[in-house]
Amino acid sequence: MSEGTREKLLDGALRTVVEQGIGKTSARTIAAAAGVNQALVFYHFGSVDELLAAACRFGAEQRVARYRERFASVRTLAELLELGRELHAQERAGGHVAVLAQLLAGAQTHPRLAPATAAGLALWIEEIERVLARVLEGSPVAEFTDAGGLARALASAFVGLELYEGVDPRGAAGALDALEQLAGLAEVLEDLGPVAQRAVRARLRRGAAKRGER
Amino acid sequence: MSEGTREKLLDGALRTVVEQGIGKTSARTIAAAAGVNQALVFYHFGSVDELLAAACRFGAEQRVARYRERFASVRTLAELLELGRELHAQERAGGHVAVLAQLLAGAQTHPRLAPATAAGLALWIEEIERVLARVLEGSPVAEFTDAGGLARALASAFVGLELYEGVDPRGAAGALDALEQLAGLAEVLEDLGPVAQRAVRARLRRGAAKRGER
DNA sequence: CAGAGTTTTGAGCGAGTGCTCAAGACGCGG
DNA sequence: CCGCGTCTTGAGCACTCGCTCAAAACTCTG
Repeated sequence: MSEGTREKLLDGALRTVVEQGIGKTSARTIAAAAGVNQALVFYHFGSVDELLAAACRFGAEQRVARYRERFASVRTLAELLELGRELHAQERAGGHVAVLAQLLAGAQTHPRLAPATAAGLALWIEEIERVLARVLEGSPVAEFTDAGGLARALASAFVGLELYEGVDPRGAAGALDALEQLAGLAEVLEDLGPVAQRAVRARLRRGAAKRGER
Repeated sequence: MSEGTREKLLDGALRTVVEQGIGKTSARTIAAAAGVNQALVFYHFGSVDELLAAACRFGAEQRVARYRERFASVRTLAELLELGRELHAQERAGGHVAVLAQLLAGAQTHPRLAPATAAGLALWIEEIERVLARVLEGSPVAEFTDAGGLARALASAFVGLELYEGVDPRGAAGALDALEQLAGLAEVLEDLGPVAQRAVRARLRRGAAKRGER
């Protein structure tokens, strides 16, 4: 039953990364968390890096699937950020978001991790982009910003916040508050009167043109 | 001339972190970059961690001082983001922003780094907050969002982007574009007519009240 | 039950880590 | 010139790392 050991290792890898950080994640610590011999890491995955890459994919698919319905029910930007805050709180203790932050950090040093990390992050980004496209439909925001870019910005901002919380927990909370407040801005634009709407669009067009010149 | 060696080590530490990543940063690699013996790390700083902490403070003060005038000349949100993009581009090759991203990543694993990293980051946050307060003066945004929290959010988002670029360079560029476009939104609110302004403020007040209930 | 194939094990290699230490090099007042 | 205190050095200790390997332990087929 090779499946059993492989999955134990994948799970052990994710748990180790979250609980001990990427720095203390090694074949031996992963194997200990999985309750198997460390040589099995190399027998089943070839190297620690490949195990981590596989675990990243495994964890990302698992988590995104788990939260898919939640994402589908989001109707406003503020709700999206609130879902983000919930993810942040719930998953902090042993979640995939924290794993991604760790892997993203580790990938800077260990370039072999980069592709798998990017792929795992991309799953989240895709989900966010879908929500953004739906949420911003009809809003002036959608006409002048790229949903894909915005999704990437949101995702990386979230990862940054996750890491920031690691060094200054109180500051991170205030940052999330501010983002939520800011999200209210975009909503404001949606239910302004027609006159104000026209003014907003005209102003945005001017801004876009100015940026286009460069 | 003890100053000479100490500064060589501080500089070597920063260079090593940026060039090799926090993972390959050790007493020996730092000493090699500084061109001195590795034992001097422990003679002058007691431990590698304390050297890194000192280097973080050193680098942050140096860089913030260097960019202070640039920050002072920023007049709009879009200009602030543009300055961010410039920092991002210029400093990527050997800059302190990249150092902060590395240290922030390392601090998750190595808690001893956390205080110094937070302190270094705080210098940037302070600068951003000052700019925000000035830029948003009189705007409806300022009334309903906390400048400190927003500054923290911007700073961590920036760090997140920096890390994201490490695994997906093309995606990060689009994310910055989107943020810049989004910044245009806030500016729009500033030069709307008085009627639209009143509508915006009323809508924001409602949102703030709703959030207050929770 | 025998044998083949797969999976698991513990020991071990070379390299790199943080850190210590005795010994030397250096400058400088007496 | 000596002696003293600061600074620097290379060797070395105990440890962890990724990874390998031969042997043992399983599982399944004939």
